[in-house]
Amino acid sequence: MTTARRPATLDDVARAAGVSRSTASRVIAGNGFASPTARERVRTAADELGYVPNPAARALVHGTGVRLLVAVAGTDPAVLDDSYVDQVLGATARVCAPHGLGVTVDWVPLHAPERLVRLTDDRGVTGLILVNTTPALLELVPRRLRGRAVSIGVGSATVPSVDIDNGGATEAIVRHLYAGGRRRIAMVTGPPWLTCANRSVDAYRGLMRDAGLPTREVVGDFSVERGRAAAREVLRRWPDTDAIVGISDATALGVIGRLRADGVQVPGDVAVTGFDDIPLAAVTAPALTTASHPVRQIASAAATMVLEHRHAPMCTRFPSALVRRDSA
Amino acid sequence: MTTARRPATLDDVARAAGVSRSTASRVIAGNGFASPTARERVRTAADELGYVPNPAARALVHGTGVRLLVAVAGTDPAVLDDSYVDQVLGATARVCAPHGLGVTVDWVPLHAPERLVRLTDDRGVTGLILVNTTPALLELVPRRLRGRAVSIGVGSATVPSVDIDNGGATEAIVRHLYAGGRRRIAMVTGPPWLTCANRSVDAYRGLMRDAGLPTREVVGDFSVERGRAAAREVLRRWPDTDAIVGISDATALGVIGRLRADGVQVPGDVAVTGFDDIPLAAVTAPALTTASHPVRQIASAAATMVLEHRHAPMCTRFPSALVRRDSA
DNA sequence: CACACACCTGGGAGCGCTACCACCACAATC
DNA sequence: GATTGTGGTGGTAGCGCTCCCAGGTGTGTG
Repeated sequence: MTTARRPATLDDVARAAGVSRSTASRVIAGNGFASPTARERVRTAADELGYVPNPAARALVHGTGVRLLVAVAGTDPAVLDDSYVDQVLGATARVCAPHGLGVTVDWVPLHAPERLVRLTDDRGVTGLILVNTTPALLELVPRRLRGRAVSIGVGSATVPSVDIDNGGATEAIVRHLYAGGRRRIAMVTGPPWLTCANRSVDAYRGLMRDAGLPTREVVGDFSVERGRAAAREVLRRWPDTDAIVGISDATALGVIGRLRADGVQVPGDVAVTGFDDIPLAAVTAPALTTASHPVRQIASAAATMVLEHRHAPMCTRFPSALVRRDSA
Repeated sequence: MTTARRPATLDDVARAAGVSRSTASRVIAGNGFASPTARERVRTAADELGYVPNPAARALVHGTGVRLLVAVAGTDPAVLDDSYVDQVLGATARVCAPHGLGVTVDWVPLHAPERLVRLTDDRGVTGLILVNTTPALLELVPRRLRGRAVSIGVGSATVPSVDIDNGGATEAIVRHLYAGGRRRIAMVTGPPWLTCANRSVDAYRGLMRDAGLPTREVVGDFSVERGRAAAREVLRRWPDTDAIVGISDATALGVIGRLRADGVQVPGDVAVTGFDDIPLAAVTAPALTTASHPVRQIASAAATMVLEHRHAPMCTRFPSALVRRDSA
């Protein structure tokens, strides 16, 4: 069976079934009329020949593309070397696989968002998933892809979004810290341009203001390294800090690493929280208190929305739960 | 410029440049004759119109596909929810992006490898990257894709492979443990069917035999959870164990988590090593002694080999270095 | 001046598929 | 018997592209 055959075309199937290509096409596509007899014969012929429609031909005639683009905004191409992006890509690819659609990733420079236009000019791109978006970027989504673009994180009037409630999740974390008696709470934030990370920062600020407490912020990114550096800076500027809210688990782990190296007890002296609930969060020492972040689910939902070409609702929020462990 | 235009076709470019479609095609493709004048005019016309070739049309006429398939073997579809697979996918997608090629992932059941044939019957698949392969699976790579298939891990006579020297890396780890005075060394292995994980196990066995020491093996997978369970089993069966070699960093972290929960000192009582050198390995407590595993580089190399359609050399090995930290 | 041999160009077929249209049977209606 | 369907069918155009081939222009040789 696995001979050096050339893959069967629709013509082959039609010939084998003794019908015209049109009829075969109708049966395979499942639309239009076809007698039960014809249907049956085409089906078996297709089965025997191991017929699989050529997606390129289909895409060509339909005028649709052949892959989804995952566009990641950031200051440099290194954003693509990121487990978050990897997860989004993985989940997207899984959703696309049964449809014979491929996936590509590319980077959109923060300082040159118009590159998105170049990327989407490609007729091969039939859908768009935006990651780490800024409002400016959303404006650049070409009309052709309206309704076939979904943003993970912040959305706009024309581009629907799917995410968790970052603000709410961060509030839960800060409240937990407060309930544990912490008052001098610092935060290691995300990159300032990242709208959805800012929702966390806003939540932190709001809660602190409501409690009449001053904020203590250090800018980070989502990396372990920045977490380490940020911890040092926090301690230098506010030595009496008793809690640090990390924008991600990696950040928190970096913070904890630094703190322990400096002989600071976690959570004894300083409580530390993460965000994401990565698998490792449960086995680190101390185990991380964090907020769950179902990245795969989010990305799957986004990809499904793109494929099904349905944009309502404009804003989908997945639940995020506070995961209490030992670090705070 | 970002009007509701229909993307430019080659005909549009040709018309704008005042040449025939054939000439325009030759200029764009960069093969065949074309006068400098024609070349220039087509180039500027294409630029102005923002012309991007339609990959579906190209694929159709070339008879090539439109995406790479990353096929992951495993006992269940959950293998796709794995950071290793995600990284392979991410790196592959990055390599493919400039070529207008998409990427798909799919799962090949260990108990039904023939599903690979179904997956590769799709004319859209123009290249294949195999992950977690078994020799049986490699036999099923269709002739059409010979020379366009690369295995990450173990290869065969017809399918080239790229990986690190698992055996050598594991030897370095075990030697390090031995040099540190450890003699009762246990190993948490990978799934037994996974050939490249077995290379590590073989290295461990070989070294232990040479040293006249008995082996202590517990079967794991690459997960944190199995690491925890395996640690408990090791301690139950061989309470005097003084070192545990994990098949992955996640495994090692699971082991350490369990050990600490039982009040066992790491590395005081039991030394633990990982494998992969994930970013977090440096900030865990204790920081993980492990072997580096440049997954992204490996996957990039594999993808490049597929795209360039060059199979020699049949076996590419990336270097892996022992990373000495605190856990062993 | 004929000839070869460059270099350059446009016409046209066709990749595999879908969608439109024309057509044919056969029934039901007037 | 002429009309209007209705379920079923095949012919064919064309999606955007590449490549082959026939037919140009020039320049250099016999």
